[in-house]
Amino acid sequence: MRQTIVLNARQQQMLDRISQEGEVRIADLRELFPVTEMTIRRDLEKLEEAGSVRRTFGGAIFVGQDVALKERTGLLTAEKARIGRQAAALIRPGESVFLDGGTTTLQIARSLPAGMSVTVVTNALNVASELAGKRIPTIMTGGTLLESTHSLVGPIAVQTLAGMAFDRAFLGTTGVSVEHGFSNSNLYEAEIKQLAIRQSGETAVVADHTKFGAKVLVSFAELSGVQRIVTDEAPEEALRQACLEKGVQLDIAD
Amino acid sequence: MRQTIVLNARQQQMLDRISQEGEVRIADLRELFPVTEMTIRRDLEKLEEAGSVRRTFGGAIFVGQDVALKERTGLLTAEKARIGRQAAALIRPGESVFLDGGTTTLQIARSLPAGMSVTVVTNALNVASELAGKRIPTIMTGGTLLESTHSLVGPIAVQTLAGMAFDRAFLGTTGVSVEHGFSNSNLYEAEIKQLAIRQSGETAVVADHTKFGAKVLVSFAELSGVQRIVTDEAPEEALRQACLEKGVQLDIAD
DNA sequence: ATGATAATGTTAAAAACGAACATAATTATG
DNA sequence: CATAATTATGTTCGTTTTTAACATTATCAT
Repeated sequence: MRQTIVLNARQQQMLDRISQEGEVRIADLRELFPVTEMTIRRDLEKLEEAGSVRRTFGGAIFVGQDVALKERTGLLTAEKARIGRQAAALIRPGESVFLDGGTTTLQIARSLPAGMSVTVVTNALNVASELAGKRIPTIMTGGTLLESTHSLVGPIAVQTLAGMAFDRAFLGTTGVSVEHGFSNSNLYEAEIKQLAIRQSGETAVVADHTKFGAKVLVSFAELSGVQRIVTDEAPEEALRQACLEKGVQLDIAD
Repeated sequence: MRQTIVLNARQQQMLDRISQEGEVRIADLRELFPVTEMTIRRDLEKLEEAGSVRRTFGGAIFVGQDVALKERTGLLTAEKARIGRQAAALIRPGESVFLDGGTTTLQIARSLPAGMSVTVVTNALNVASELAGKRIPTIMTGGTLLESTHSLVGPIAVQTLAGMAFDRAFLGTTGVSVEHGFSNSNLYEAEIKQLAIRQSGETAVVADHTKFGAKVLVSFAELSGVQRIVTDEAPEEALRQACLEKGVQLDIAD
């Protein structure tokens, strides 16, 4: 886990300013603060480590709570992108598709070509944001906003979902194991995932290889509960065998 | 209006890659494309003009549809921020509040102190994103995503809203005039605004001074239909008089 | 074909960056 | 309280990246 970075007064002031202006140049900061350019540069470096700011040539821009961006700079991006592309390739024109929250499902949205004739239903803010600019018809479920994942859950989400049917659902997961099936650490998210599976013709779980073998709080489906797993690396023998037996298609993204 | 920037095949490919990876270095691009560093740099410059990319030292990062950033660099930000603060000050702890889409209502969300004990209901993606990091309970209506404003509308939004009641609603508007009342250019958004007024104890319209006198397609309420207008400058005499007569409180942000 | 326009390449100077070390300020410790 | 250790800031300088200016090549319209 990344440790919290503590900011001094000047750095906090800088961050305030950058968040207000959206952008700042080092030259401007030098007039505002009686310190060397080098110190300002070090401050910005620190703010960048904290994830609040991104340095540009000669300055910095605010990224703040931009989840999307943070994810991109996060771990395993390349792998997730590959998984996303592979999963997106499953979608046929005209289909209605459910995408839930998570960094990997976001990559699916990102891989959809602009203007594609599919209808996407999602409970994830970042997925919706991504699709908003792509001329792809998008419907959000509504619901209570979860801070941790920026997804919508709870009774409103359930009610909306219950009235819909999808050709295909793509779900993220925190753990995949033979005994515990697919699991998630949040009960309410798990509820949505279960419902999505029920309302969908075919369900694919997207999961990078680090998820194999992990079990967390709530199991939202058994292995046999979904038709397909899209991942980046083949899992160990036991899991692979279990998938084979239970008729779960394993898609390894190349 | 900013004119559309046309990209050639290579630039489109670059953008695809940057949007997928989130970030790219010029050195990498040079291996991918058989052109000079200078040409790549010019390509990135063009992508930056188009607003899709931000150049960093030695590369570029994807910004894509980052609404937040665009708004900040947009017009009248300072005025809208003032309006937002003034409007946010109306909210009492414990209340349930509806915020609709728009750059000014976003400023209300931005002005709410983190952790405040209010429940916010919104149909706007950017408002929800803003609140997600602030430990403020947030509910989204769900609905069909409108590209133009990143807000949710249509039957799902209507149905969800119909089952709720607010202490307070804050609505953006495109036009305010004596005869046409409050108007909006999108029929579906107007429908949501009307419903929000109906479900809310008190409604405030937030509008900067440039909206005064303007009339656009759909009127979603008469002047007397709301209790309050929060703005940055007093409107002309006729409108001010009409507000006075119809019991609409005029709040000028300082 | 030919001239105009746009795209790309080349070169050199300017700007920004990062590393290394020096110095000042702050904090910990005997 | 003095002094060592740590941290923050300043300075210098070499490296990298960027930009500007001009040269060349490709593309297009006439």
